[in-house]
Amino acid sequence: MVAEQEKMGRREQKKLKARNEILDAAVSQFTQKGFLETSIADIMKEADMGLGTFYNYFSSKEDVLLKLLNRSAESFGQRMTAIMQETSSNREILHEMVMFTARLVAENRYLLPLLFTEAMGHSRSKGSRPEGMDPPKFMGAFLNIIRNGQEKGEFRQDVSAEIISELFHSMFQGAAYSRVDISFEENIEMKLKLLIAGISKD
Amino acid sequence: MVAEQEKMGRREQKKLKARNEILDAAVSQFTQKGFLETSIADIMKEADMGLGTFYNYFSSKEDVLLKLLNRSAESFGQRMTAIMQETSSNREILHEMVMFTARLVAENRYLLPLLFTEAMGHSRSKGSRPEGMDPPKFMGAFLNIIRNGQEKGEFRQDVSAEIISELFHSMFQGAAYSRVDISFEENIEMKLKLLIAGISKD
Amino acid sequence: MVAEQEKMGRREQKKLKARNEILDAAVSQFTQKGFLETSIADIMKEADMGLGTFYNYFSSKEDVLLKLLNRSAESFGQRMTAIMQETSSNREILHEMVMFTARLVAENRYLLPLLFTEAMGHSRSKGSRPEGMDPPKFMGAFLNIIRNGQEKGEFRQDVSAEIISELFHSMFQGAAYSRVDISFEENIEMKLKLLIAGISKD
Amino acid sequence: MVAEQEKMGRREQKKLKARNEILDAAVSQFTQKGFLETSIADIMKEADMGLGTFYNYFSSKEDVLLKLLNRSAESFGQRMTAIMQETSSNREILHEMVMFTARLVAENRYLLPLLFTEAMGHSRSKGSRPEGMDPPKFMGAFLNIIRNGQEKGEFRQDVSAEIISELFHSMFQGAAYSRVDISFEENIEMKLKLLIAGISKD
DNA sequence: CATGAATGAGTGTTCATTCAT
DNA sequence: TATGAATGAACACTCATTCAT
Repeated sequence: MVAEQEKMGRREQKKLKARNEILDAAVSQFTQKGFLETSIADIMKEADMGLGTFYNYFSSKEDVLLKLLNRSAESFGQRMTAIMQETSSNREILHEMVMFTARLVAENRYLLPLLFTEAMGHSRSKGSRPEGMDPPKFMGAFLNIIRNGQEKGEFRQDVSAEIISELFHSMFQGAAYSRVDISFEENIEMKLKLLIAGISKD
Repeated sequence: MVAEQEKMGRREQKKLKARNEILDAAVSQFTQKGFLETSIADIMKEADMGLGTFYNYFSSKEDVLLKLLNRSAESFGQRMTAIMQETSSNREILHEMVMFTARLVAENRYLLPLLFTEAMGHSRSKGSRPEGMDPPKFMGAFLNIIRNGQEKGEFRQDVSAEIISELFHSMFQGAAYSRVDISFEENIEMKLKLLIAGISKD
Repeated sequence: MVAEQEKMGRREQKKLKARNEILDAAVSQFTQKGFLETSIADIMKEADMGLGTFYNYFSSKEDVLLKLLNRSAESFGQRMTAIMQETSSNREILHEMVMFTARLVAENRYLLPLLFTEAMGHSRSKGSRPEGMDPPKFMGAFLNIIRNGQEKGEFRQDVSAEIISELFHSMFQGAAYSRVDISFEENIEMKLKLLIAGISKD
Repeated sequence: MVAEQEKMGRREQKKLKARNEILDAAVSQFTQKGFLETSIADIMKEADMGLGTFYNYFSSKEDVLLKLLNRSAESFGQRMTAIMQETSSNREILHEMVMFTARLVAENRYLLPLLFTEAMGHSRSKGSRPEGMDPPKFMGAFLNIIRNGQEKGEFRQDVSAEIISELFHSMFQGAAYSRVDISFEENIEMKLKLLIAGISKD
């Protein structure tokens, strides 16, 4: 019984390992060639596994992207929890989480399209949004921070939190495709300064 | 002679009509399905013309996009010239041109990818930039307005004009894919308020 | 009446002129890019005439090639007549006509495929041989020279004239695609020496 | 383990079988319609397999031709090695290898264009020479035989071996498209007689 | 007779997805 | 579960040919 269980455990572990290897390979390929230019065959070649194996773990390339986003979202959530215990200034929280996201995105630029899900390629995918995923974590988190800040009077209230939140997202998007020759983080940092100035109560 | 000329004129006119029908069909399809998801066959089916006809007028799908962009750029340039004669306040010019662009983009949402040229498909296009087009009018124009504003002390100078300009572009991008249920123009208007506040000298 | 006739003559002349302009353009294009790589549009662009006009004079690209061959065949025939009055040695005649052909082909390399008609591209052409043309002049001429030479005992008779003639044609073909770095004429001259030695009575 | 191996063997075998079926279909189509006139779709229809399957085995139509050529080149090389142990007379070697090639080509007429590589389609192929193949075996082999014969005084030396070698190739080319109603081998045999006479020391 | 816009069958090639092993 | 060969729809693009003007 125990042996059986252990065996199952081993299997599960092995399965998980394979899954992660595919995810890593995907990251590597997406980073090198971009999402659209990466074929599933590319990923599995990098992962050094059979092509068909892919479908034992994921249902499509979009699905992979989603799972990668979840990975990051988890990390994001942890930082969020931590920071909220350190300070109650929404301005500070916002600053920290934006910069945290900047570092996250800098290393996983390919997942940017998912922050704005509509911007995705999803050419051959039938449904417009793969099942099994609530709307982006990031968007929601920023939205909450801003709402809280507005309620506490830290941020101006004449513009809806949704709109402001969108603007923060745009900032990431734009920085990702920047032509200005500075690092992604620096780019975000400067824009963040402007935005925070813009939304602060005068 | 006159008859000849008229005849020629008829042909030319018909050709121009066909060209415009294709452009319109492209706009319609791009708007419905996005640029990448639209095939040339789609366009020509919508235009109710033969597939091959496309190539009598355009050399590729990118070419169409470019021509559409030029169309808008021209209009943009005219407004720019006009507004600069009305006022010398860069803040006002910026406001007006952003809103003008907003209206332009609202009707031609598909051309947004071109504002950030890097967002394009990029993979199969041979040359990195299709011939016959100087660097983006819009980007450049906003950059100039902001620079002028900085020089005249209207805008803060601790963040480079390039970065600010990028942020304006991002704003458009984000608004185009907004989930907030207001019009594109309103969306832009609100964000513009924030940005202008953000870049203004305190 | 006379005026009418003259007018007709003018027309005919004009027509002939157009026809020749197309032929010349074809020569130019075939020479530059080869037969298969040249499109009818290419030819008519070079000829600076409308695309449709082509079909008033020729029925297909193959047809043009054929007409060009006829042009050369005529020139060939004239030289043949001349040389036959100068000498009665078939060996000499053969030598002269081969070298004459060499010069002809050197300047019109594109028509080589027609010497071996089967080698042609004729991809989309329905019938395998366009109407209105007897089998190649050149082949026939060489055949006759060799036959005569065999009858007069100048050439060996244990190999049929057809076979020998074919070998001469092959020689041209091969020389046209030679990798040896000498002129087409020199190439032919050397091979001719070998062939004549080979077919001479010992 | 053994079972595993056998299983792998089965797969490999099946793959090899498929590969050969495609090659055979290609031979059949090339023979029927020529290389240029055969489309990949034609080949796969004849092979009764899906179109895409082609690209699991070959990268292009040229690639197929190349593989077919390699097949023959291998066979050619073996005969060459054998004959060189039987005799040291270059005249005999030349005769034997020409006749061997004749038999080879008779059964694979489509590969003739490759003997003169320049005769190929050439237009759309990216690199000028597909990778994975040293310069033509046949051409090189004949060249060597002739060179050796010249050095040993068997063949005349006033014409370069390259030129002579070219003439042999032309002979094949010509025989392939012969109109004379004898077999390919007989055709070659007769021409060979002439050529050998032509290149022999008097 | 001249024109050139319109046409659509045809081409090579890619790739997500399936399925027998 | 892992595999990778098989698949065919989809794509961008070419070009000989037609036909209304």
